Amino acid sequence: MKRITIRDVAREAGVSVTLVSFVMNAKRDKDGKLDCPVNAETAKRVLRVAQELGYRRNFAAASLRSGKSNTIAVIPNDISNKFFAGISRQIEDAAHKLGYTVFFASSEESAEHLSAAIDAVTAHNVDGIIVAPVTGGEEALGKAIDAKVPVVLLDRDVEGLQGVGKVLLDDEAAGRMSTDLLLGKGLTKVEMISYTLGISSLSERETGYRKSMMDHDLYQNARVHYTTYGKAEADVESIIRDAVDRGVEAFFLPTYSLSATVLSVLKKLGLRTPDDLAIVGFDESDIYSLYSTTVTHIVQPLKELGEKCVEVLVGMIQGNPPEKIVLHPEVILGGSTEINK
Amino acid sequence: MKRITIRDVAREAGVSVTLVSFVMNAKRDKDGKLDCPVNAETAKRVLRVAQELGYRRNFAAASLRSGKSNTIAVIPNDISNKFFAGISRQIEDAAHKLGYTVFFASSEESAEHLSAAIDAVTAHNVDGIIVAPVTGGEEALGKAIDAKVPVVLLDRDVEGLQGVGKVLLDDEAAGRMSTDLLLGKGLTKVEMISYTLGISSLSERETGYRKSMMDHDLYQNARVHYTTYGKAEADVESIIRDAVDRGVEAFFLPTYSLSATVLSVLKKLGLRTPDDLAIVGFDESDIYSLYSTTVTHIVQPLKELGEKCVEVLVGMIQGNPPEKIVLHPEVILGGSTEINK
DNA sequence: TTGAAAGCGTTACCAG
DNA sequence: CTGGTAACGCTTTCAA
Repeated sequence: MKRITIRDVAREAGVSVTLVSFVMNAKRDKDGKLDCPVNAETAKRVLRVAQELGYRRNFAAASLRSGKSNTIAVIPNDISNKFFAGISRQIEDAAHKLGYTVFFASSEESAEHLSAAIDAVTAHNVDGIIVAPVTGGEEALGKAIDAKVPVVLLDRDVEGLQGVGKVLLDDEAAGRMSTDLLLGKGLTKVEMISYTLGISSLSERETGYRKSMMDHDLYQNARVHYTTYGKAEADVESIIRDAVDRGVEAFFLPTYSLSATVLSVLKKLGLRTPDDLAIVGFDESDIYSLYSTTVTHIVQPLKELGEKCVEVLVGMIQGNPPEKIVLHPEVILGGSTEINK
Repeated sequence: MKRITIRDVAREAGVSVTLVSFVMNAKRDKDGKLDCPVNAETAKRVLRVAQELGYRRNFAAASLRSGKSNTIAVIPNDISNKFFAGISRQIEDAAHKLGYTVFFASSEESAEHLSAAIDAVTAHNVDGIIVAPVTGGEEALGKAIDAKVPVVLLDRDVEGLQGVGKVLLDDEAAGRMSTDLLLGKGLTKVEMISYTLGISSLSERETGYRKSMMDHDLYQNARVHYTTYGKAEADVESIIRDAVDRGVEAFFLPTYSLSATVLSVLKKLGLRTPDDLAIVGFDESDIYSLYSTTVTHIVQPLKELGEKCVEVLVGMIQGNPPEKIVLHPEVILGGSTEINK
């Protein structure tokens, strides 16, 4: 059974290939085919024949000829991360509505992987790329930009990178909101644990934390502990032990993995939240509602984030200048900050 | 800056396009280029020129001409599901090693989405598809099979579907192991909650449960409660309330989402595990270690599952007959089954 | 409203 | 080992 081509349809319908091409590309608007300068009757016949023959368009050919593929690539730093799993779906939905197919590839938090992924997707002629950059990924991004493939940065900014769209969370506000909440409860000794990842989102969340402390005249109490992805479990344990000894009252945890690690350590040490330590976590997870005390956390507007990404990217594909969009976080209250002082 | 083609490289290197094509497709084996019947010197020069000019292959053209795309599609039923997030990465790793790029699309647990996803990926000339089928997705799968695109079923079997590869968990063993474990602790009133999804994996886990009960001469106590994805929270609550009244001692939960729902209900009702109800959950999650009592659960061998999928699929692409592979689950012990009776 | 014909960048085939 | 040349299936002028 050989593949049905546009030619077979044309022959069978008694028209030229041009007509078939027109019909197949026509967008249905309201009810009839608008886009296409084809007699309605003819169009209908072509459509019927195509259907009967089981015609399916060969994208490779279309892409080769037109230079467009109607495909966009999404490169999250880690596809098994809950935040990206959620946003991927939003992106997919939004992209489909605009007639784009989505390609996923993971950079697994490494510049090398990101580079390989970008090579792969540009070779496949994607029309645009949505990427959550990793530390040291500037060069890889540069390749895409040089190749004139529109790029939108998601979640993490790369300072000074020109010509790319950006869809980010107002990370400073997230840090500020979290800290304000804790300080508003009358606490004064609030600290933070973060990663040494060199990523804009983390440093801005830290800025928010610091500014809030400053605004409350508590900057002398401000303290940020750093760890790395691999050593978090051990580091966090000693940080918490020490903090409790020093009378620290609360921690702001600017990522999901840090939040999970802290909860795990609290459990291991037999500490309770908020009595021993109040907590504000980040991103969504089942654990926030299932932990012995529910956990207050900051959530990102996944749907909006995903929609905006696609919107900005498609805009760029159509020749608009890159946009920068900043969205606002929301706080979900839980028991871990229920304090009466 | 126009795109560099194979022709530009050929001209610049003073050779024919054929030679360039050979060199670009040659696979490095050990150290030199084996595959390719080209003078080593010439090959080196071509490679250098290609590099200098910044040549990147146009996959659309290659795919059009050769009918192959070196691309495989993965269609999980839900990409934001932890099991699939994990396995996606394994698949990607394994596929890259064999020179394939991976495409993701989500069917979101709906036959319609699956159908659309299959249309999209076959139109993009993927060489093969790995799919976790949804209920009612047989027709959509049929389309791929008719189009002669190799298909591997992951996680869920579709009975009677011919000509597809299968990589599955020994679900009956999973059900049996869980139940054996509980009965081995001296419990006799063990029940199960499942979905009415009509999916092979669930019904086999149920079979395992039933057989175990039977083997222990406790079949009169066997009871399976059914709910649906959307109504789970409410249903589970009344199931548990009733069960506790009836003196049920344990539940086997054959999916992650049911496990999470049960934990949430236990928390809400102020019940404790294993004192009030022993629990065996499914798949991996942070919540199993963070819940007030750690939870015993069944895990699937993600790495093996992913590797086998790719292996079977690539085999089929190369013309081998479809294989069926069944892998074994493992049980991770937690506090939720620590019973002394 | 329709059709003929010219490529898009590769690979495959056949000769040297 | 090397090189010409014809496809692959489609979109896109251009002309009718």
